[in-house]
Amino acid sequence: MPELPEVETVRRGLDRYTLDREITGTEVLLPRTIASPDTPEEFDFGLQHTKIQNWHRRGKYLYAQLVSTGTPQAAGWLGVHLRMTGQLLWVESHTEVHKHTRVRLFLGKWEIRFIDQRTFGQMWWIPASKQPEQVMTGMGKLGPEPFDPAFSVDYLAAKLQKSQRNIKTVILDQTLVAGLGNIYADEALFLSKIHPSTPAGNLTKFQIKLLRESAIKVLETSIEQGGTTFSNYLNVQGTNGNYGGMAWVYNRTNQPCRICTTPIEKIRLGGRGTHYCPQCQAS
DNA sequence: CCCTTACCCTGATAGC
DNA sequence: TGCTATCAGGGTAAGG
Repeated sequence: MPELPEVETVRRGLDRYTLDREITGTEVLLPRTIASPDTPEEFDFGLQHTKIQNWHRRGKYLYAQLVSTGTPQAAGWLGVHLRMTGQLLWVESHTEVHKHTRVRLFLGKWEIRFIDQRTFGQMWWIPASKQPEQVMTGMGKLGPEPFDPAFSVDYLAAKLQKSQRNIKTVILDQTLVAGLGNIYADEALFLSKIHPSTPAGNLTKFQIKLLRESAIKVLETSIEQGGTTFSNYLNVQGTNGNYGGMAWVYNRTNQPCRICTTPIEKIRLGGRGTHYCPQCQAS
């Protein structure tokens, strides 16, 4: 499940390989992957004879600024969300086409290939007359980036104070802070020694400060590792990251806690599997 | 407004 | 061996 570190790793790869090359054509193998415009034909028409200037990430969304080839004219935006199982690979076009391939963007003899087993992933083409968040509406509702000064202790405390929901569910809410998913939510709570069932409003200022710092730290660590090893996450070169082997609790049910050797427990919160150490995260 | 639940989907795995 | 049930969860929409 690509979260902020995985999406950031993909963004860096795309920035390295895909810029300033003409998009010569597209092939949409699964039309419902294209969230906008309405048809693959319009998507193709929008992208043809453009080139990517740069890639941006906001939360778990990726979007690229496009310009027309030949002229410096703005040509809109390309947006991508990987959701659960999406992969963006930079491959030569003769590479065998995997059966879960949903969209191909041809850039000369290379291509950006969107592969997505469970088909929740989406792509958008947005005309230059609009801002990306007008069309990728979820992006407009995101809370601050975790690394942004706006994600301050005071901001977080004010938000948490108002809620009696369990803290695990709350920090997964992308309108609170953008980019945490199930893996790093569990990891951040472990590093903070906070039980995932704790009502958000019950946390002390000290715990909130620690939670904020832990979230930032675990995301930074994972970015350094090139993202996780879990799920079918791959970077643009088709390899996965190293974070999974370092995980404190995620996907470690019944395995010994790396701090106290107590078996890691798994419960269900907000419909999501939640891993924690009952000893280290007692309160 | 706040919160919970269902849904989209495919493949891996568990249990009989 | 093969069948069925369950689980994985990001984001969004519907419902209480």
